[in-house]
Amino acid sequence: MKHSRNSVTSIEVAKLAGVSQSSVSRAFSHEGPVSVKTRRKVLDAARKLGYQPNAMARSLITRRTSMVGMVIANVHNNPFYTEVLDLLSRKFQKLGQKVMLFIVNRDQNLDDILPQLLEYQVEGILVTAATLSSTMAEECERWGRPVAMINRYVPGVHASWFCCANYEGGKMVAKLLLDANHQRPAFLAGSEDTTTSIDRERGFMEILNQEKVEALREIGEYTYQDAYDAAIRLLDRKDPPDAIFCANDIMALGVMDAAKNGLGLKIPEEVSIIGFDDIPMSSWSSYSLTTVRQPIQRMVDASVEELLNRIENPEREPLQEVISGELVIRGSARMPGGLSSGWVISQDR
Amino acid sequence: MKHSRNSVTSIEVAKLAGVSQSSVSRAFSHEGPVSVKTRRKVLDAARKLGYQPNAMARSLITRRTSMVGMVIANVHNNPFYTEVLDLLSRKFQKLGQKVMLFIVNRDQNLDDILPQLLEYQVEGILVTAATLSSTMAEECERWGRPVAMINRYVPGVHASWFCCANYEGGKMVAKLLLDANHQRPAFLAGSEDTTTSIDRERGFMEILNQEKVEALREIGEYTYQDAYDAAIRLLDRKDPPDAIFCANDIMALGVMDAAKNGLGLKIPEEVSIIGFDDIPMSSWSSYSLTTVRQPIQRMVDASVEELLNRIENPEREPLQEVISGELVIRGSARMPGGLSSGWVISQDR
DNA sequence: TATGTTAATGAAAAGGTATTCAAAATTTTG
DNA sequence: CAAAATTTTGAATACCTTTTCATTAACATA
Repeated sequence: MKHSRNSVTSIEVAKLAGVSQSSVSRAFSHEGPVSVKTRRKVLDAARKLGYQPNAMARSLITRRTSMVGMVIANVHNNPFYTEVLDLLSRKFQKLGQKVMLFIVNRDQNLDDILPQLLEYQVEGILVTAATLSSTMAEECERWGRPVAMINRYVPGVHASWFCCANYEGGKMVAKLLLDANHQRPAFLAGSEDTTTSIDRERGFMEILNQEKVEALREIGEYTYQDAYDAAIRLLDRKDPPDAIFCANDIMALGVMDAAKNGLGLKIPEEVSIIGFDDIPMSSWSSYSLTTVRQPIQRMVDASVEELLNRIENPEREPLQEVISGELVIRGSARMPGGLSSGWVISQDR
Repeated sequence: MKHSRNSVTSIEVAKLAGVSQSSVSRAFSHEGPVSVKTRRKVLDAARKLGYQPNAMARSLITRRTSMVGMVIANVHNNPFYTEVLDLLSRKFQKLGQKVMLFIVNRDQNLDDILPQLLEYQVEGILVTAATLSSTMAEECERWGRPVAMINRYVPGVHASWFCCANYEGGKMVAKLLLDANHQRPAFLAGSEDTTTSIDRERGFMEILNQEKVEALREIGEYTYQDAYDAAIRLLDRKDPPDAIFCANDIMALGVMDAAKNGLGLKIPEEVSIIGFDDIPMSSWSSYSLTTVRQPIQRMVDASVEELLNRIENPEREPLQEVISGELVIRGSARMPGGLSSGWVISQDR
């Protein structure tokens, strides 16, 4: 129709309602001193004109935007981060925050994203599955924009983070495998430069080393296909592993398909497979994957609350927390003989 | 040095650079008439102070925000829409648009979301897998905020949309099943109120009715678990179907698991299963699902380009397009005897 | 009724930028 | 070298709110 854009302003509403522009503002801000009569007049006029306060103008004067930046990687190839994204977004919404979203590649440099976020005056930044350089993080914090990360941390940087107990998770898996008498475990890494993969492997190897057990190793780059290929390489050796611990579930599913359908191996009789995350598909009957469940809801809740908290209280010191996951025993790994040597078998959700 | 919030303004930069505020503005807007000398002075000063133009203030005067609203549902339980979200977000980014994200439930009323989007002056709205009421859509369009939808349409409403050829897809599937001599097909619906499920079913039934073939019917609400349960109900009858066409892939996977692992049926010998979407998991060796691939990249490209186009040219009439999908033949459905009666077998991506 | 208190109101300022317009500086032309 | 044409610059204004402050209306108290 017309190049109208949304040009109706509080002044026009004021004119129609027969009050001052200030009163319009007060009628819309939920706590202003305004009589019920004028409020009604204003709201009526506003509805008639289709008036909506302009958040840009408001933010200019209040210096608040109620916007947070969300930077997330890996969303297209890992259902775990899809769920994180979903929960984060909904939680922010529920708490009245608008979300400005940036989906990046895992290894993408965030140096060109951050200026945009700052330009748009987001009040805080939440980073998941992507890594913020320490200088960048410091930069944000110095400008009063708190940063919270999920499953990433930057040593010595002034920022909040919440990680699953990756190191301890790796240990749990190693103990389970050893208890069940596995002789020749393997670790399938994600991407070499992610702390999640590194920490899980570190815990895993620590226990194995204690028991003087050596482990094979491959890299799967966190994708189904790479994991599938790596599994073929591993299992096709003359001395194949009898257990494979994968840095995440999506790779574990690739490994299971390679073992079962690619090489005709029986799981868990011929090879045990364990993952990390507990994505929905892991509980599907075709897989029934034994895995370490990340405390996703608690990680999301904690990080969002912490971020908003620090936005309201800029002087507060950033919080960091390691939240423990739980082993979910399903059918893809051989169990210790006694059937339970103190292992907690978690229920499916 | 402690900066609290981002309080450095163009005036301070001007002061340090020894120029006027106007020159600072011009130095940052890429096309202003400004000498190289002053531009350098300004940029130097800006870097020293860590200056960043304030997008809120800018949008107030330019009446442009370079922000679009993105409303999406179903992202947590359907990998297809995860991919849509990912592609959309990246495409908008690449074209210099900021994305304000709202994740909603499929059946959620958007009446409380839209005011927020308008308040924040998004220049256009992209809706996927959620349904905008016709009055809401009209409202947006009337205020000069174009709306584009993916896989949704509202009859008679002034908005852009891009849908997969759902109706034709349903027909393709029915033809394939009949050609391969299936006698007793079934349709597993998604949610009753989504046009995608309705149109796919309509096409499917049209062909069956032509051939006087009756079909069983169940509802799976687009989730793996509901589909699993529905499949058990269907296949446990005295007169079970010999083929099940599911309104989307995630349900088809649930049906396959129910048939294979739940009831011990052979796929496709005892029952053929066909899906719709072609999500990554459908090509995994455990499933190898025959399905209709949605032209996701083209739908995303078209809708984003159309939206930005209409933002720049508000007088332009909204475009609507049905983009055809392609049958991807894998192993979950029995094939016609001749092995090819003109069927196009699409390659895996 | 007169006075003191509280609540409601409007005028005006401020927030940080882009843009217009006139003035100044620079370059080109005769 | 003077004049004209062009480019660059700065002052002022507008964008749309929220908020302060002084003023007025409403109400309660003595």
